[in-house]
Amino acid sequence: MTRKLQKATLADVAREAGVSMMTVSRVIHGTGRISEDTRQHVRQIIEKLEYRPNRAARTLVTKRTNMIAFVVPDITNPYFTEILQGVEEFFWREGYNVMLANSNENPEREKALLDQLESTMVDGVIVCASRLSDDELIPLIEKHAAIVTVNRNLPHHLGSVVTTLHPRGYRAVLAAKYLYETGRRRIGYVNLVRSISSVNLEMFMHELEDLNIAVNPSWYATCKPTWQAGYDTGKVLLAQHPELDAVIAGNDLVALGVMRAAVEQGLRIPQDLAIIGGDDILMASQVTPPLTTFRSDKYSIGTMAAELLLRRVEGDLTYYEHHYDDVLIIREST
Amino acid sequence: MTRKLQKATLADVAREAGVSMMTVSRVIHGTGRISEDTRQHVRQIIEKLEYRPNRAARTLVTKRTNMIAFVVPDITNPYFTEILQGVEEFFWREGYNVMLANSNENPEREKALLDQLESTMVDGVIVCASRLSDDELIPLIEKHAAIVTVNRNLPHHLGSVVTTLHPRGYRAVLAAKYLYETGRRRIGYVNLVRSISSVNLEMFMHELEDLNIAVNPSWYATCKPTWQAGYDTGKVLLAQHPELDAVIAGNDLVALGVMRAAVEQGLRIPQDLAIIGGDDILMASQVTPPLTTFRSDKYSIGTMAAELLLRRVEGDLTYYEHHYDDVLIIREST
DNA sequence: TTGCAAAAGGTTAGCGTTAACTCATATAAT
DNA sequence: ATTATATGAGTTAACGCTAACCTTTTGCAA
Repeated sequence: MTRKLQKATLADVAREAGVSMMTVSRVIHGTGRISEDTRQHVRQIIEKLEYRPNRAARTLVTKRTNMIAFVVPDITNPYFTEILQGVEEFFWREGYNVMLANSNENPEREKALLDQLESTMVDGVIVCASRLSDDELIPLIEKHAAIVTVNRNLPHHLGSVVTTLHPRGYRAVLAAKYLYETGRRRIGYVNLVRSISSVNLEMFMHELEDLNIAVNPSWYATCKPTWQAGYDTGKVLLAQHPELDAVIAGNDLVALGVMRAAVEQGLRIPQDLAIIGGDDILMASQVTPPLTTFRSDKYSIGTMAAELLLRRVEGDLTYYEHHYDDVLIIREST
Repeated sequence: MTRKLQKATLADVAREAGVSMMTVSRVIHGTGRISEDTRQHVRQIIEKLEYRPNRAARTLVTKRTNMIAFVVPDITNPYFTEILQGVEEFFWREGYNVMLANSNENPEREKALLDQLESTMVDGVIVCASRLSDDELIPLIEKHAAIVTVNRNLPHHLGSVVTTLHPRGYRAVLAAKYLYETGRRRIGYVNLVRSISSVNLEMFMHELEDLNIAVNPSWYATCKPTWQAGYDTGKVLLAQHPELDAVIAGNDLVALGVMRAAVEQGLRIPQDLAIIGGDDILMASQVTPPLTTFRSDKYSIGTMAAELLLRRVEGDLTYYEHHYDDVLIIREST
């Protein structure tokens, strides 16, 4: 059994089958008028030669790659992975492949990625939790034919959007409200770094004042959305502010890092410190005590984003907006 | 500011710059002899027209896509994600993009994926923890120019390999030995489904007999490598065999599922039941009690696999083998 | 018998690049 | 002054496929 070095081309199949290339092409696509006999015969030759269409050639003429890109800040974050799974599943069924573009929480890299992707490589892009400011992001995506963003608003003509039901950043306010109702009075907040984090924080303080909840800027910190960052930030925050009786974190990974830091400092959870996370990753329900957090059906977020992208890829440039429900799931960490 | 509908091509740049297409091509690749003046001028025009090379056209003539595929059974499993991160990082630096092929633990889908990938789409493929038997896998990868497998042996001429230092399946024996030494006498084993799982199990029993450790086939189960499967399997196994005083799981996700099931049945860990996992995912160290497991530096596994693949992509078809160290990390679950 | 349409398939051209070759000019060596 | 050589380009022909148009054959109503 020798290894096939040269792949068969359409021309090879056509020659072997004694028909024109177009006939073979038509058989492959199931288009045009072909007699049943010819069809069968061509199919046999395709099998025999193990012909596989050359994607690049096809792309060159059709301008379609059947590939979409998923741009994400951190592929090890389970939140994004589950979304990705939804996206992958959806597009697999539709005959598309998914290219992964991991910016590794690095805005410069995200830019480079988005810029590269322009090279006729993908039919569309899903941008997940972009770390870029509008001023940076917009010029980069203007050139793409089809865009959908997750957790990020966009000028309507640029692409469709999947976001939370609650306005971005408002979840922390809900969390604070709940904590206040359960008797907590000094509430810390570990926000996630992103372009709009300062806006987030201001709104947070403003709303808390309206609710008559104690506000103290030094109780609030900002960190990267990783477990390690949450742990480091929690350590400092809790050491400097032993008066805190609750902490809200931007996402679960950070919340769990803070929880670890708290435990190491001898705090009992929830007796001494209540903790709330943000996206209900698997780990949140598995730690002791289980983490109170906001529900998010990540797989659905993925399929919704994929569906919206497919519409744009197929030429429907209407703006659509999907919202996913993110209610508070109360567990034993509060 | 109107949106550019037509992308600029090499021909456009050439015309605008008043040179031939080859000159532009040479400037882009930094090859051939070009005067500094021309180079600068062409660069300016490229900027001005926002020219980006068309990948498909380039691929058609060079036969290189600058894209590699990462085939993985479950993208939500943190074990694979961290490997993927290593792969992505490495190839990003080398100017390659990574295509994600998620088989979702479905062998048929893995086959389809591998078959599809043949269409001149990728320069190489990393196959991670394949769920296919050798008979299925080998014909599928024979056609690819460059292959590297992770946790899977391969005929040497087909591709390079990254595996554990301990022969596959032998870890469970090590775990059993350790458990025996710490006083456990009735050791359960939840193996992972894969093509070689029965071989695994037989070896396990054989080795245990040699060590004079009690063997009982009904203490051993097999399940999918997910938390849920581990939980379900653990529930049944522990209910039917309350005599068990230890369980070894194929990976951490399963171990944590079993742990949950055990806790729900009122077992104290490690007093009533010791548990050992398999790949040291983040969650393993975060649950209570922290899970005893085998170390695996997943990021390095990724970069090693990537490095080996790059060699093959670049034409060095020597067989290389990388082993990663997987020592037992003893935590409080045992 | 003519006419005409549907069926079945062929021809031509071009998608945007690059490899391989060719050609003109300037400079250096004889 | 003449030949060699390097420099700085340009030309031509693919790469493998498909869109758009064109041709032939056959069946059948008028």
